[in-house]
Amino acid sequence: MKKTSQIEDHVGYWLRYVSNHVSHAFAQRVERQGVTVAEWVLLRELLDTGAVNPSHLAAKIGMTRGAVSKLVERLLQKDLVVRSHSENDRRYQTIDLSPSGKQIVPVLGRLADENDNEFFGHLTPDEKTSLFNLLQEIVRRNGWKNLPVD
Amino acid sequence: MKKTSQIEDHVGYWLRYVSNHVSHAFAQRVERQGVTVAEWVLLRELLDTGAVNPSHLAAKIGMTRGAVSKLVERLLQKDLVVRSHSENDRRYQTIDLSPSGKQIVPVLGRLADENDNEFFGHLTPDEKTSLFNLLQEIVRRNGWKNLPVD
DNA sequence: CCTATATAGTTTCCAAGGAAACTACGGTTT
DNA sequence: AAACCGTAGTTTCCTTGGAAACTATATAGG
Repeated sequence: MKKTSQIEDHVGYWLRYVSNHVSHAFAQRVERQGVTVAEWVLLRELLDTGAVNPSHLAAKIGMTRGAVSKLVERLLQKDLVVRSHSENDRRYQTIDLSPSGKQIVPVLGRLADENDNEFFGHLTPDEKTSLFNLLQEIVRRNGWKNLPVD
Repeated sequence: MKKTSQIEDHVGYWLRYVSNHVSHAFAQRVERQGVTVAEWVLLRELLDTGAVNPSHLAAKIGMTRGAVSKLVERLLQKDLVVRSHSENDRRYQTIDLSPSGKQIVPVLGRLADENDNEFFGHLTPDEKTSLFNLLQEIVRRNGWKNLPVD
């Protein structure tokens, strides 16, 4: 009869612990810009893709369509994105950055850089690379997402 | 003028991504036992400490007192913990595992082991150790918690 | 002794996101 | 053409947890 393992014996525990703290710190940084972490992720995605459907966004950022629907609604309120409805097929719509959205993304990007640097800046390039690879390998193994081709 | 960095350039992004998925998978495992991830963390802590105050638990598991208050209420409903009120100082109370609580913790512990193994079992011992150290070093640097002495 | 202060725990209010039902629309089958 | 199916997006309901106000109690200071 083995002893019940400690919480701290699990990698998942530490991952969640650190991730929660780092995200929370980032949330506080972007809060001053009136934006949440999820909103930042969506806005950043739009910068790359340009106008896309909510469904695409949902798949890409790993949220349900329902959640994205609400997220988009909030961003519309804040005038950070704009919505276009398709003429031919009225089921479709696309979301894109508004002018204010385009302005704020680089600002948020710098905050993200700062945050990452605060918590991971002390890692050597090698350590950082290993960590990236290790995490991305887990994502790949589990088929959670189409990883960027880089 | 530097280009706005990619989301995927940030360690924090991958950490959160993997952590969310791993926690979600674990949530599904323990769901069959009628328990949530936060409940597991609290129950596991009680196994080590025995009867303690909610405040201690809050500090230890990194939640607010309010959240722990509600968590404890749920666990009382499920008969997994018991509450004792202090005689001398009526502000205090302690929470401890109930008999059913004591029974379920090892079961949950095995589920946690399985989950960790599913996602991190492919890592070599060295990789795993580095990851542990790296994560714990971040916790230490930021003074988020009194790390176990091991 | 009585007031002020600190502390433990609870409660209220709120925001976020998942699940699943629902709406709307277009295409396919017969 | 009518019924059916699949897909996009929305909505409803629910759970969770934080923030901060609140309650009850104990201790310290005047």
